[in-house]
Amino acid sequence: MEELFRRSLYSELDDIDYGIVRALQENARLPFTTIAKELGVTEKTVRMRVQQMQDEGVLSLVGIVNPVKAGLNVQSFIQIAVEANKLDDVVAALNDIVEVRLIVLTTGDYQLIIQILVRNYEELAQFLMNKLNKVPGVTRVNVINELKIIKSKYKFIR
Amino acid sequence: MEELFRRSLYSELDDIDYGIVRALQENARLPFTTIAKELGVTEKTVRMRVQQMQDEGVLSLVGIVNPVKAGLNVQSFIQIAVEANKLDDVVAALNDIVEVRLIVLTTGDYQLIIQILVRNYEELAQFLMNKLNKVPGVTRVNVINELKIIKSKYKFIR
DNA sequence: ATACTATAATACGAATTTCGACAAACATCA
DNA sequence: TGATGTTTGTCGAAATTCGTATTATAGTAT
Repeated sequence: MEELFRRSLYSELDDIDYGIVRALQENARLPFTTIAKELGVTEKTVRMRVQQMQDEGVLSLVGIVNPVKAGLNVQSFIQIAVEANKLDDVVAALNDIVEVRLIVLTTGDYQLIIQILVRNYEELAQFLMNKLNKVPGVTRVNVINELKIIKSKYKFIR
Repeated sequence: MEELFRRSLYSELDDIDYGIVRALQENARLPFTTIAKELGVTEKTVRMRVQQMQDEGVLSLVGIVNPVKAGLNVQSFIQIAVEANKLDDVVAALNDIVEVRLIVLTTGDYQLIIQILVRNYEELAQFLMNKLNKVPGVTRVNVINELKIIKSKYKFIR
């Protein structure tokens, strides 16, 4: 027994959930009372729904920093080819590396694509030489530097 | 005259900014009073810093939905090769497509990498055939499907 | 150094929001 | 129908936010 109780385990979000999500997508600090008024439910209901969605990993309310404004000037996608039977180990190793902000299993010539954030090219070089290339099972990497982020939106629901 | 006033235009974040950002990264709804107490400044100061950082695109406080939980089951990276003189037009066209959540100018064999979110493969096919392949200037695309997101963190600052 | 200007921080009370305990409504199922 | 578990609503106390006014700080010109 791991979880106490849950609604529908969020097999599907209902209209209220979508209303809440749509509102919070724009502004994570929007008062629950405002959202409640808009949706015609109580503040308590909104509060509980948000709590549940957060608990179940449906919704995250986070502050996101513009990496460049915080000195993380070099961002790269890195495609990684992995020995078939070492995938778990490689993933586990990547998970522990602080520079790595995204790990995705993909189709294509490489098994993984990751995204990293570092301060400068020196740090990128360090990452590649001292960290990534020392992970056993990595056979080939393809570094794609991000020259400019033209669009990045977190508003997934319309 | 476009902006009324601003501090240092955030050439650099100071300790208070970093303190605020570090706190809000974890929880975008953390009370400003709590952050203020922790940093030894007034709630008003925190409130003003947050407002400024938001105004200048340094910080966003957003709700992020788990796409899969919201029915967006197919996520892909797509690398796009573009005719040299058509880059602006292609970018402009991509910007208007709702499925596109990320557009990055990159080094490598392709000029752009984008990320898209759609409900299913039917929608992916529609996107590729009816939208992407009809953008003038696109010469070659490489679709990389995301099979599983293993790690995705928004906490950039440590 | 002094005055001037602009920006940032503080103090603080009113308005609003959050929170928690309890009760009511609702659904499911035996 | 009754029993159980879950969600929603009610409501008052506690905490937070917000706006105004005041003070502090920094930079600049005189």
